[in-house]
Amino acid sequence: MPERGRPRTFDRTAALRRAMEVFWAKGYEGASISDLTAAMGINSPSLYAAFGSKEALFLEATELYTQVEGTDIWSALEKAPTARQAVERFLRQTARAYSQTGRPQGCLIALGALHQDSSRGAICDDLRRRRAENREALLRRLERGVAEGELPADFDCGTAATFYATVQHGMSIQARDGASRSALLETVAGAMAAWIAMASTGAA
Amino acid sequence: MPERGRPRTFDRTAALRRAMEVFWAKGYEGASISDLTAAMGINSPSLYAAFGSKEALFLEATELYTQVEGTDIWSALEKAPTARQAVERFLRQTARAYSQTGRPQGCLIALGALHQDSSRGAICDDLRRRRAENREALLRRLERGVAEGELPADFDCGTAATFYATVQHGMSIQARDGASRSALLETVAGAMAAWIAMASTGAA
DNA sequence: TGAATTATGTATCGATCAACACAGAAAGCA
DNA sequence: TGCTTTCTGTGTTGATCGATACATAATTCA
Repeated sequence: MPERGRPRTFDRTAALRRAMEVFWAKGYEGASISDLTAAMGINSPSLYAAFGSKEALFLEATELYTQVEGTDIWSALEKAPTARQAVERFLRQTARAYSQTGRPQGCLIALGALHQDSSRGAICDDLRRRRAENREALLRRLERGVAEGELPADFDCGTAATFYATVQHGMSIQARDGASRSALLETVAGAMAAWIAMASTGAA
Repeated sequence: MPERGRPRTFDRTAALRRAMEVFWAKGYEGASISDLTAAMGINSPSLYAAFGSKEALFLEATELYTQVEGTDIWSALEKAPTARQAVERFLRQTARAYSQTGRPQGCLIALGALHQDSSRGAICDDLRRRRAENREALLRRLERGVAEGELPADFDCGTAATFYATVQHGMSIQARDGASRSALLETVAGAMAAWIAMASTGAA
């Protein structure tokens, strides 16, 4: 199926990946069109022709981020044989991902646009929705643990899901502060220490 | 000691407090001079005459924030009779402070400037330093718990301090997402569940 | 080959950014 | 009463923001 008109001279997906990295490092409003076009290797008219607007580009970038960077973390959650291992691997993968060198530290979804503004309501809403989905995924895995008898029937899955999702968010700020992998794993150790008490008595 | 020249027609401290609230809600780069002067009820030359620059104003605002908003949280840490109660009250005060209505949600120190940039290195450094001080205060209180015999000698104060500081940071993002007080207290419950395991076996 | 279509590069749009020039106003000091 | 000092309001600065106009280049379709 050949395309009409002059073909694009850059790789759209590669350019999107570069844009994702800029947004990841600088946040939505901290990333200017100049920053983006410089990293993408194109001029601004090409950016607008290919992606529509800065906002639309950001939404595509977060989707790419979710697929590319989130896979390891969330597959760990699904594939682990027990809920406890699922949560632990989820957090350990997070620690690993947030402390990789040569890339921005912390999570684009968590840090990309925290300050709501009339001009970026859609951006904040999108990220909020994705953060809520993270908690939902945790919640589903915990409820599975209850259904399978691994966890007591009175285990408070909602509290635990909120807690572990919040810990992960905190790890993004910790990573932005330059925390080493071992420092992030300290947080993981603390969070997993909570598991014992939560699983044995029901939450808190 | 009377001042020379025309006296200021606005209350400098009150104006600073307004500026603090704007920075708190919008972050450093999200708060424009127009936003600030509108909230402070002054024109920009008065702002620059009284505070020097946007950056200097922000640094004063964070200092005011630390003194005004941080007092309850950190006095809870110092005054509680046991380390455990200290940490729990610290987190519960955090949940309370982060979910008060009629004010920005979450913490100015945690959320004010997460994306480093050449133009705001001093801002990021200042906030990072204050976040590090939070962890240090937690660490000192925990070490006191060990010294007083409340906690076992092999209790890993560093790990626990990192963990609880990170939980608090996560609560800022949770609060920004509109979490209710009870949702924040779920996170507190999870974090305190970790205490039992950490204090009984040494950290994780 | 020529018309239609799409992408690219240059150059720029109006808006807004942080910051300030300037003149007049309001105080203390002589 | 001047004189000095400091603050206030109007207006504006150059830079940068996100987003486009426009002409040209490169492709498909007829």
